[in-house]
Amino acid sequence: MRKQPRQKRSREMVKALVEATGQCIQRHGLDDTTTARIAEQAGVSVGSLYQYFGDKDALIAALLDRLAEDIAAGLRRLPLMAVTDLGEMVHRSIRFGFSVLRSRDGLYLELVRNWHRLPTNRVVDLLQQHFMELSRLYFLRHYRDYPIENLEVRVFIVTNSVLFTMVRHVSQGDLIDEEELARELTRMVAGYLGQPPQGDPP
Amino acid sequence: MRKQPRQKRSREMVKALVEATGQCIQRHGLDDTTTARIAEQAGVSVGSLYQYFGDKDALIAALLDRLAEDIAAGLRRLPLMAVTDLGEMVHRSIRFGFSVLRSRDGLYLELVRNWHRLPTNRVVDLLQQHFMELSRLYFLRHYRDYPIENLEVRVFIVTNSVLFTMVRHVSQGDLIDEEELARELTRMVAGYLGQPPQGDPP
DNA sequence: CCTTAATGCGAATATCTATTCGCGTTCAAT
DNA sequence: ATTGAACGCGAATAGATATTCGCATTAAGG
Repeated sequence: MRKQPRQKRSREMVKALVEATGQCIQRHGLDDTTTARIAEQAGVSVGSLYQYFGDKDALIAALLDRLAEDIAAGLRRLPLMAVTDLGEMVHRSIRFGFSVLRSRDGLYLELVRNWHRLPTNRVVDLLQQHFMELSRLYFLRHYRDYPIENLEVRVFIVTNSVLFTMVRHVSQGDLIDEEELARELTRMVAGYLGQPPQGDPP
Repeated sequence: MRKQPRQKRSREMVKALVEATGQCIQRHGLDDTTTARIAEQAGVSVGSLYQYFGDKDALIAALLDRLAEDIAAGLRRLPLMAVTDLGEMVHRSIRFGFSVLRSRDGLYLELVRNWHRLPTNRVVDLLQQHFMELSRLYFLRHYRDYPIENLEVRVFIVTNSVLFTMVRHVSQGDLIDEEELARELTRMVAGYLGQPPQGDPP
């Protein structure tokens, strides 16, 4: 941030600008999100925008930071460790994922689509680490006999598989019933995560 | 295509332009692929470009058509139906996928990353239909007892999971060993596709 | 060879967009 | 109330890019 907003009105402007950035991306897509539109949507002038954000990217980065916090809060609110069934745990996570993707009128959808040209590392790491920790605890509790040593690879695979399959599905018309998709994704993921490390089951 | 190239030289120019488009996307990324650069790379002028392509998008569409043919040819060359083991079949498909993603110095990688703003439907349908047909035949042959009725959903899930997990992996530094990733992806996919439709195994 | 249509050219054009800057306004501390 | 700093503004700037168009060059048929 180029300058710290010292007065109340300017702090509100900063918040409005970040919010407006989200609105623009959601309504017009990332490509047609211009500084002019953002300023207009926020009800301020382009000049003011540059008072607190070094450039457009900084604004988008601020938006992503804010959304990352929202997601972190949402994840904390999910009481997944109380669940004892692996399938149930996965299914709830997937339903949470769908609800996030559908929220904010498709803002998240557009952001994930454009992940490769946005500073999404923080958000990605957040998800990765959350599910990593969750699985670690789960397997410590339920599979003490054969510890899963390649958990990181499994979590990487599972996270990306679910996320992008969901995005692809929501991006299309609903050619597939969402309930069924969630169920089948759960089957795949739970089946895979429940598999013993290398050869045959104990 | 705006006009049909009638003479030999102009037909070569059309080919060179499509090829140059691929080069530019691969070297500079889709965002920095300009008509000027494409023309320069092809060794012709911008004006000539518009003689045969209505606009930039038409040029990119032509590139995608050409690559779709290449992929179709590659798939036809894979003798997958000769394989009797599901895991082996999946593993070979995944290795083929990695080889395509790595070919042409990352051109495919950049195209898949930007799938949502490119006319990728033809290519996506191609892959989808190929693996759909492959699985249909495989399951007709091996699982005649419990036919899998939701094959389309499964193929959708599996195709997207593998494709985008691969893209995410190649986009990062190689934080994960590619051999291991291919092996684990295979485990997940083969395990899932081998599962009986709803409840318990027969 | 000569004509005519096809081909090729690239400077010029029309837009669009991020970013700046000088000026007027508002705030807050004294 | 005064004053200096913070704030807010939006026209102007600089740079980029897709697309066009009038003119030059080349090929092919007669």
